Amino acid sequence: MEPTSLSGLPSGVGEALEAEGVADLYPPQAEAVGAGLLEGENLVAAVPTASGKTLIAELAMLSAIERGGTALYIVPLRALASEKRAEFERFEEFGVTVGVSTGNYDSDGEWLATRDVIVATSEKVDSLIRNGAPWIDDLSCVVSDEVHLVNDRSRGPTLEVTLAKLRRINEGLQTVALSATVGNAREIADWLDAALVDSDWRPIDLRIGVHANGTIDFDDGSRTEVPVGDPPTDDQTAALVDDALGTVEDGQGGSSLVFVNSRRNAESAAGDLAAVTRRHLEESERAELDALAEEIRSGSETDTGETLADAVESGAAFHHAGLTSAHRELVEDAFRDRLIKCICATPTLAAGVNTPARRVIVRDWRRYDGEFGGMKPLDVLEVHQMCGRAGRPGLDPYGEAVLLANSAERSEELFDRYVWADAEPVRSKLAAEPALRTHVLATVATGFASTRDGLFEFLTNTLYAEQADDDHHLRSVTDGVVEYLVANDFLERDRDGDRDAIAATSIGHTVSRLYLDPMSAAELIDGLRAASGGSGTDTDDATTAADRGDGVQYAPNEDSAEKTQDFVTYGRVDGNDGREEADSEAPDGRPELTPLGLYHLVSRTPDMYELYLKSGDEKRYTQTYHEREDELLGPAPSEYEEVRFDDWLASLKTARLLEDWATEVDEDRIAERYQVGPGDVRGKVDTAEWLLRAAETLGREIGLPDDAVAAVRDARKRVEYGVREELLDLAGVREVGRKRARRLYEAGIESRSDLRTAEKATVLGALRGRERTAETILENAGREDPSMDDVRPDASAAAAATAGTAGNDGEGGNGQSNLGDFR
DNA sequence: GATTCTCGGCTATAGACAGCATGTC
DNA sequence: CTATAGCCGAGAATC
Repeated sequence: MEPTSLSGLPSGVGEALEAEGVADLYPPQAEAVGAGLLEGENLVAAVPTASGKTLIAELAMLSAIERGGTALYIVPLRALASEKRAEFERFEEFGVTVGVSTGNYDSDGEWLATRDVIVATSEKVDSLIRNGAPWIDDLSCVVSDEVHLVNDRSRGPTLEVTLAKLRRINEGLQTVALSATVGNAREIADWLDAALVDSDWRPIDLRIGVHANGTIDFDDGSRTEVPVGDPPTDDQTAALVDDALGTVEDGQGGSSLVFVNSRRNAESAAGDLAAVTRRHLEESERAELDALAEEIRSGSETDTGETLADAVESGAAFHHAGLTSAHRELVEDAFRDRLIKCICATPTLAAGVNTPARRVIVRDWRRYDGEFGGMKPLDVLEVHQMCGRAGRPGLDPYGEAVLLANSAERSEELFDRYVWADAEPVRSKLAAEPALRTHVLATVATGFASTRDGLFEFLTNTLYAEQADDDHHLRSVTDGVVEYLVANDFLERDRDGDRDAIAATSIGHTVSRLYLDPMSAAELIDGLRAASGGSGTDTDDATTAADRGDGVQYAPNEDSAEKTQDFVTYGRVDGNDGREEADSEAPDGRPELTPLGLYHLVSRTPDMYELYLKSGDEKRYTQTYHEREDELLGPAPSEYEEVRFDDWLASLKTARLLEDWATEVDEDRIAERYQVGPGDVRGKVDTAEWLLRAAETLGREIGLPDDAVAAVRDARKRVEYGVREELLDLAGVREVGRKRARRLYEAGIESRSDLRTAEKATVLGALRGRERTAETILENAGREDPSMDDVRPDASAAAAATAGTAGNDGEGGNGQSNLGDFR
């Protein structure tokens, strides 16, 4: 089937596709068209990665637009949103406009309502529905990419519920779901009332094999000898990477992607493989790689950045979530440009943006899982996704994916477990409590249900209902969740005879719109109330606490993997305990609201990803806890309740990280002190900022005194800018961050108004003589005459600025570190 | 005597969405 | 917690 023969597309699109090289539709694409894709029919396409899924989506969206409609494309990751936007923008010449909406990025500030195609993450779509975005009920086509992720424990339910809501709001909505090949694609199609295209077809062949004893055995029966040699090719991975680079004759070498199971392994393997890739570099590449390494080093002066730069110089790299997003992008781009020959990655890369490789090596097939209690084999689906990254379109005749085995027996096991095996079926995880907590509240708050029965009726639109034999489990968990939400004043229930009405309270609406987990909101509200005991919300508080006292019990959850949530306190503990803090009360009788206290509060909500307690941390933070107990909000768990107390300490560790950031400790110091990557620091800071903003809104809503709300705002701003209190004003000026603010301050410029009146020489000196920067900053501060012409930097200001920022580690020096060298 | 090998003990363990209002060195 | 691999240092084996 030729693209030009398709009807229902904007004119010229068929020809344009042909010009791109789409001579014939791939078989699955043709099948999709046959199933009515261009006439608005629902479709589930379960096909391998890189076999033309995107074109299926594009055809559906373009035909919908041609009929005068608009389309929504749902992606699982923010990084994929921008990738898809770039792809779709090639249709702009046919008048198709594209917009992106994710948490950290909204398209051009233009109204999304005017766009023909909107790309968004599932959470963002959910949030847009909750906040009543005007265009959300005016869609004619929705595409859900990677729909098999409804299987994901934490984020799957959101996708599932969001699709159900979109389909309910939009009459006649065309639903197109793209999935990896899974065991039960039929079931997903039934759920979405869709035709099914289920195919293993690939445009580029993929051979999957296992390497053992110097030989790769492939699934098609072929064998390739890849002997393990002398250093640096003295282990399986190195030999395979070396082999891929050596055997491809296109002069560019075959790149490899190595999947490992931990960040540390990724980093150490990249270091080892650097010795291999180095041997295959050409002179010109070395120079480019040096430049790239330099760029990496300049981006973030951390250990991680340094290690990465070292590997990159030799043409290897690692990739994991501890990298800053800038570093990640540099690595991905250089790999696509074939400059970097080998990436060692954690599974971030398998699910992320498109990074095809000649050879994929799945080195580790087990990963530590705390809930499982040990090393758990990866899902078949996950391994298949990794393998699917093999084969670069237009470059490779076929892709190779190789699993590593250390013996013939292990090799056989891997063949059975992964090579011959079908992917697991996708199972809805909606009945898990944390998911229902959030979605029951949102469903009621957004008006999808106003009675208990209505709630269950809505839930029958989900995959869960499609899959469940009976809905008893879902009903009992839902009832428990409703009780929890009522006990925390997020929902109101009005039972009168046959009526069983449920409505969201005002605070419930707020929580839903803020996109908070209700449990986080409850934790925040309790913490804030504990710190402002005298406020007029006391009676309310007492009632709720009493309700809780009766014991809101949950039906035991059959899902054993719910474990992590089990020990989290449900709701609040008696509000009075929080006010019994002995010696920490402000003169008016309530505990002080310090930044640390607030950071700890947001860190212990389920919306904040936990930091591990490493060896020695337990001791360290128990001490910190005793020293600063007064600042923490609400009652601490007893030290004898080990699990909950450890959680409390882990939150305290996170809080200390945030406090360090807000007292201008350097990023690399923090990364080292808490043994996290620079990307993790940014992540924590971002999340804290978000939660503190939510806390501010909630605080106002529950009638917190103004000074308390102000304290929350200050703590939030200090995290946002990463500065001490005295720099808040300066850091609010555009182009002035934590570093520049401190330099200016040390040079005697302490506020925005100082910037307007200060000697220009002083400003310039503090900013290291950068005229353009200084001019921009003065302008942003509202100065009349920002020009720096003929101004000479003041040397003493420069000296003061440098003295104030040098070697800031938050504590005094590091005199200890040399003792070990003594011997 | 210096280098390599081996073994036992210790340690650490993947990922990343959202709000809101504009901008790092 | 139902585990395991990497790393490090100490002592043994080897040159």
